[in-house]
Amino acid sequence: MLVTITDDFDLKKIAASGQCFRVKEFEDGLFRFITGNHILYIKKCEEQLYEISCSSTEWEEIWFYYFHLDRSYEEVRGRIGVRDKYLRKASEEGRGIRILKQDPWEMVITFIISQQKTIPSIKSCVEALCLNYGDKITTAYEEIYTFPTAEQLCPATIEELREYKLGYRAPYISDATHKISSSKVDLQDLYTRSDKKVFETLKQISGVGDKVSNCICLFAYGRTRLAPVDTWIKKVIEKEYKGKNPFPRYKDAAGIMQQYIFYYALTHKKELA
DNA sequence: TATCAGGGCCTAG
DNA sequence: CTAGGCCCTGAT
Repeated sequence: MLVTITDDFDLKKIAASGQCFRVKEFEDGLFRFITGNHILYIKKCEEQLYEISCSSTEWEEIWFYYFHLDRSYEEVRGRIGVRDKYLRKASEEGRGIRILKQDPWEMVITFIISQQKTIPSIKSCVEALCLNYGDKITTAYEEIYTFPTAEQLCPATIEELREYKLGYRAPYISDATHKISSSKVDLQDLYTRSDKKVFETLKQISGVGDKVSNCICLFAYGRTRLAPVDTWIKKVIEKEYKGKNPFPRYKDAAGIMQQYIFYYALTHKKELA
């Protein structure tokens, strides 16, 4: 079926924005997204018109929120001050990026893996976990494995996890798996808690520090007041903002601004050297 | 071949 | 509070 999307929306940029590691691009601009056991194939037909593989109900109940379409990013871009030239440029190039509302459990594991890894390396680790512990689903286009649930990952020993190139993160993943499957850390409960509560609770998991916790808050719980500072953002803050973090002033749009800059930094690595 | 850094975190001092 | 160490990969 077809859906109309009038706000900023660019599948290629979303896929390359470094927040989702399982999106796949096929020929002819067809993209596949997966969250939990829901899979979406989506393709742009013409301006603001997209062909999607799911029902209108699934679109309205899941994917609409997944893509954060209940918020106007055009309005967000309009808030950028004229003096903030770097962000203006970044937001122009990054126009179309969305902050995805992904599964919290999946984000916990994924961003624990992300530390001290490159994006391609993160992707291959995540795929390895899916292939070995997830469920196989066959669609019209491919065979694909779901991200394993905490219960599916529980039996994996630390030694076993290390076989998937997880290195020193293996015990972190084990800790996260057990704390979450035993509800010592209740991910569901966090949906209704304050930003600070979510941020602090997630840090109870070993291997989750400020940066990883911020990423989970932003990419799973949609806490756009939070702007993760990673090595790239750090470089930009030093070089372009004289060491002063530019995000807090954007309040509930800080996380979106951060993502424009992250994307811009990634695609202009040379200029940061 | 050797070195370096990657969407950091933890521990020791 | 800061300095090192850490598993492993891909880039140079």
